Amino acid sequence: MLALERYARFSSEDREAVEGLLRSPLTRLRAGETVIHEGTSSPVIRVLSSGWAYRYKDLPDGRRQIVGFLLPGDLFNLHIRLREVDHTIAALTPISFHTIPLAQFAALMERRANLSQAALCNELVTSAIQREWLVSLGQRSAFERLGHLFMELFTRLKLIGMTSGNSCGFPLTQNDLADATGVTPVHLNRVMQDMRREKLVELRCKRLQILDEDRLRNLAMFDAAYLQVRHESIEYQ
Amino acid sequence: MLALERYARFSSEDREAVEGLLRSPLTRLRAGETVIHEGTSSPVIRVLSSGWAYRYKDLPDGRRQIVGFLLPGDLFNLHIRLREVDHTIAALTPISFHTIPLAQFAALMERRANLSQAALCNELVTSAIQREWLVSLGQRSAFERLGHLFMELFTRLKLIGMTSGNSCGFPLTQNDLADATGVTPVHLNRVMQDMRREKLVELRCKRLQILDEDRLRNLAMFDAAYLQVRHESIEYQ
DNA sequence: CGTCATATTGATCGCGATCAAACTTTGTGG
DNA sequence: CCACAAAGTTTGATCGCGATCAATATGACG
Repeated sequence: MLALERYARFSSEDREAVEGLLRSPLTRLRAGETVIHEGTSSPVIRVLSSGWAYRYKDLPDGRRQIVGFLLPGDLFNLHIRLREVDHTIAALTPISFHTIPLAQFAALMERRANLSQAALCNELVTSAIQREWLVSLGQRSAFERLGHLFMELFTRLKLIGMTSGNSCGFPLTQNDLADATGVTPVHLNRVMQDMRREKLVELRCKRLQILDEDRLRNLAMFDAAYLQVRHESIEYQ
Repeated sequence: MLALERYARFSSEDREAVEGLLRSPLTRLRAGETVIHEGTSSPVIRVLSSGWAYRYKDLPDGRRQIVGFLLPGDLFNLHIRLREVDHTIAALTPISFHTIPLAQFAALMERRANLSQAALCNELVTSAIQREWLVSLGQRSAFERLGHLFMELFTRLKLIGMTSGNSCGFPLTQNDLADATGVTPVHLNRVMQDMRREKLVELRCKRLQILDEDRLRNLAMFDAAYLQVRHESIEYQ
């Protein structure tokens, strides 16, 4: 299922067109491999089919900032007409993704305005997620940042049916979490232990368990509205 | 001039269509007034015609994080189909903006795919700016963050012809700069003094002067590529 | 069973927060 | 044009979150 379908009511023709896109060839990468590198460009757009990926930017001195995570169904590389991408995208787990030639995508957008608007919405939600990260990095404590990130990812996973009960697969290492929240791995480890001690979350064997969702939501000041979740679709499903 | 024109080569029909949009009524607001508030929505898109505006998010405890600045020509509120906006937009100076009914805009996008892609590009650049802010807030020191912000704004102003030599009008207070860079006003003031002492920039009477652009660019690790500037257009103009 | 990534612990340091108070500029109404 | 208020800037003293440095577990995996 494509994330696009969340942002527009699709006609059967729309859906057919989208399914046409997903018949495009599937590329597989191993964990750690790079999909597209900062400073390059290629005339394609991509849809993550399985696995987790992440976007990051490198600094001259070797540090890096992770600027977002991609989950199955997410559309990315909508870099139509931009000279080059400003960040790198790499696989966190083994992944597979569809690659759709830009020309084909553009032609489709032209015929089906509905899809075009859905693509724009996809970008708008990505943008909204980044703004929430800005609030985290600018104003929240390390504890709150981490809690917020857990809530974001858990909520997004729930939306695509990749949770079971209060837990979900979770491939991020403490190092990854540190690079995403802008703290050092050492400090992240300590914050992680606080959360465990507080019985808020449990993270082991690549599996995340949210032990007290309500309290975590409050502590992290998390409100799912920016993810454009309908309340029904998140509460029960 | 609309920012859109930077992202696509417009045919004369395209340009005509855009100019049609700009004949829509102009709204004026005084400094400090709010354009649209977080949590609300309205079926229009807007184009800033004059003045500076900014996007911010409030926290429950009264703090705020500024997540971006809007300059003349910038398109915003592309919240087609999104339930509600996730942040507030307010005027920093007296501003005027065009308000285009969503239906009219959508119809135009449908007829002129070129414009539709340019609108998407506009969103992509906004998004790229936010990612650069994420790097600042996550990895850079207060000094580097401020330097980077100065470079971003100066470069964007240069693009729209709002600089003269090495200086530009600059309405942000130290308080605004603090809320954008995620430091306290007190600390921002001290960083500001360092920059002055280092003869990098001078900021007084709402006017910013970049005294040593090369050194500032290096210290702040600024590379204008993410703004999609053509090198010619920024070097000489 | 050795190697390499990941997680953990302890000790110390420093950037930027916080608190509190003056000072300076800008704006407004009498 | 001055008096006063309000906004913005500056200074000083102290505190603490998270960085840094350094070592030690604990796995995962060929």
